[in-house]
Amino acid sequence: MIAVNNMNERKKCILRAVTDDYIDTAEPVGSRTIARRYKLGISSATIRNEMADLEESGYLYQPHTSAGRVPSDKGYRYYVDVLLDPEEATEEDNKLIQQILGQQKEAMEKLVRRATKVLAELTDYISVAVIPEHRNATFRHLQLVSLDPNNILAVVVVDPGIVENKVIFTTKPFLPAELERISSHLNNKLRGLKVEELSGTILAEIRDSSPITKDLLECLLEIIDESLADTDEEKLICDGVLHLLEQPEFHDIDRTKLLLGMIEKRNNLVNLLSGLTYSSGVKVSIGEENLRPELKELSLVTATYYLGGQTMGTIGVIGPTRMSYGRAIGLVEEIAHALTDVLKSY
Amino acid sequence: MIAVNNMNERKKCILRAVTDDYIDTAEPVGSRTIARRYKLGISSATIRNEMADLEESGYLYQPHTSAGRVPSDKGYRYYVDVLLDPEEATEEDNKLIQQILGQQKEAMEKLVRRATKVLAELTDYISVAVIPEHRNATFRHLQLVSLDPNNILAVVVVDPGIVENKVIFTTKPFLPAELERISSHLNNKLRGLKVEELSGTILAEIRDSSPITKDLLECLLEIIDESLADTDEEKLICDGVLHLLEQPEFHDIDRTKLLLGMIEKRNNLVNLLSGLTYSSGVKVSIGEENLRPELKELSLVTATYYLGGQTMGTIGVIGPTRMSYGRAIGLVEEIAHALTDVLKSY
DNA sequence: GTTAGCACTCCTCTTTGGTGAGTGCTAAAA
DNA sequence: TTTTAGCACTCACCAAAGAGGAGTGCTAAC
Repeated sequence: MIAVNNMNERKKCILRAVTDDYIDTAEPVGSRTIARRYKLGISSATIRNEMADLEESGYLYQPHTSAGRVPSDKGYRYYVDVLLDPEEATEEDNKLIQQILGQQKEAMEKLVRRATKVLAELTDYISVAVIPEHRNATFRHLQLVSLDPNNILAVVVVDPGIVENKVIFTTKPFLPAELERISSHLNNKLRGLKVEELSGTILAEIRDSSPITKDLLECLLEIIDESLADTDEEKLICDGVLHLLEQPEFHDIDRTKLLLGMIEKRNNLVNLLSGLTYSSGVKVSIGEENLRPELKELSLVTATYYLGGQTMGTIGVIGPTRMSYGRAIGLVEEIAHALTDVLKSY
Repeated sequence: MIAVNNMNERKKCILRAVTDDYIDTAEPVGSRTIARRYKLGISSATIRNEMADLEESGYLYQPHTSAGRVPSDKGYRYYVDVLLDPEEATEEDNKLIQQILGQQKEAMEKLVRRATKVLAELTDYISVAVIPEHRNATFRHLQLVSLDPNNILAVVVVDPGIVENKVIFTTKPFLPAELERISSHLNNKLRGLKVEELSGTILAEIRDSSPITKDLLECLLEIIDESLADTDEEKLICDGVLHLLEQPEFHDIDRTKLLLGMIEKRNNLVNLLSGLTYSSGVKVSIGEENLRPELKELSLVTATYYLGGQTMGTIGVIGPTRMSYGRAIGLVEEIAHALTDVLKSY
């Protein structure tokens, strides 16, 4: 009780043992269990005393008086920051990841979708990802396809293989050839611009100088802008919900509902993950550290993936606070790397 | 016990009352409840006798000896086929549907996505939809966009606003102008063809007669073919899962898991719904009538939507067998109509 | 044919007591 | 001073038992 940091080696061992065991069994861990299962060379009584200290310092708590101990969020935090020896993804996992991601090239979104699926399968938790904000992207190509005289399909391609499309209805019919001309005109003007630069001035300039019908132009510009800004909905990818329901903490229906609600609503989660996009390395946030109430009893392990030095998006897993952090961190790190790798060739 | 069809008016009334009440309360319905709540002018004893008959004929059953009655699948079937007075979607619902679907034009998929969302919200059940098989579609346009010298983004547009895209990696660099030429060449050859006609012969012909590098051509054809066949995954749209969890029958976690499993796996559900695509009108399948075991205790109400007389896809709801069939049928019908309507202008 | 009455069934909810895992405290041993 | 054995105590968990109640089937009267 003298030291400021009252963590000695033995306490660390015990905290590690309790956490490991609880992660494994989901049952409160008693002193006898520790003494028996982890050969620390001390008796259960000693462990009991140490555990009482650990509880007083807030690393452990008892669900009720005569139960074993469970790590608190603070305990998990200490475990992750100090006690955990980082567990790299196994050779086998890596091979699977490489294989699935390297399979074939395709637009960004599907790639991330596949990554999310693998991650969910390997971790047995929910895996989520956000795909890049379009605002960071560069305008690449606009294609106008005539569906019939009054309907035009506009396909907009921006930098790393993102494709958006929308049907435009015009009262004034256009011939395919005209559309061709308009497309190429706009393409020349816009190609290579950052989407966020597609602001008033440039658009106005085009509007004034161009031989395009006002109506249609307005419409097109609106689409280019709006369809790129698009709703958040599109940007969240999620897989493996079923896994989490296998966990004993989700035998409680209300908790399940809360979680599914969050996933179905999407925007909250998107905002949260987008907010994490600019931190580097693997980020772990545990239980109460999460601001959103739906996540108060869950943990998030996330990492960022890049394209050409620029952050693209976030990918990670959501699991119970009783998460297998070592493995989760290793895998999230690996998948973010793999994703970044694949994207390099884009 | 003389009549072949032993359903008299009174029995019908009672079956309707039991079903209505059970749909409402999710509790087995007793004879006294019927007597009290539905003024049929007969005593509970009489109702009891009738209910015993109805049970013997298989329309009702008792969960246990001293409980009230619950409709069997056969009971629901009779209820839907005979007793239900079709309940049209209310003016208010219609307005909402029109408003949401009419909002703005865009590619098919997003439109159906919105329809599914509305349907889920109005019914409070799970809403699902499949979007059209690409195989029925007509090839419309191919666009090759150069991302960098070695990567080409191929965007394929088929008939009713479906867009597929894929990145092609080539060892041999192409200039944008070359791609332009290739695109237009292929477009001329392929435009207007049914996707299912894009088979060996035509492709072979193109291959022989064209001035395009073999490598790239192979790759392109493969993409046109494969990306249109694509995985089933893309085709299922689903919304409102949360609603169903509010239903008392889903307080049982295992059932919830079964359901979510089916939705997450997708293909089974897709196959099922695709199989329904060619029946006309609103189709109701109840409990055991469904072949998939995950749906044995659920009901499906589906309808088809059309484009130009051709069936496009299926949309509907999944709910407990204790579903509010009247409302569900009305709404599914309405949304399929609305969808067909909006698509008319495509 | 209908209804009142009644015995009977069986689910549901609550209570009770036993069991066991785990604790904290104390005093003895190291 | 630290560690350990011993012991009384706590409390969740479970099974058994009992009360209550909703609903039934059957019988006999209307």
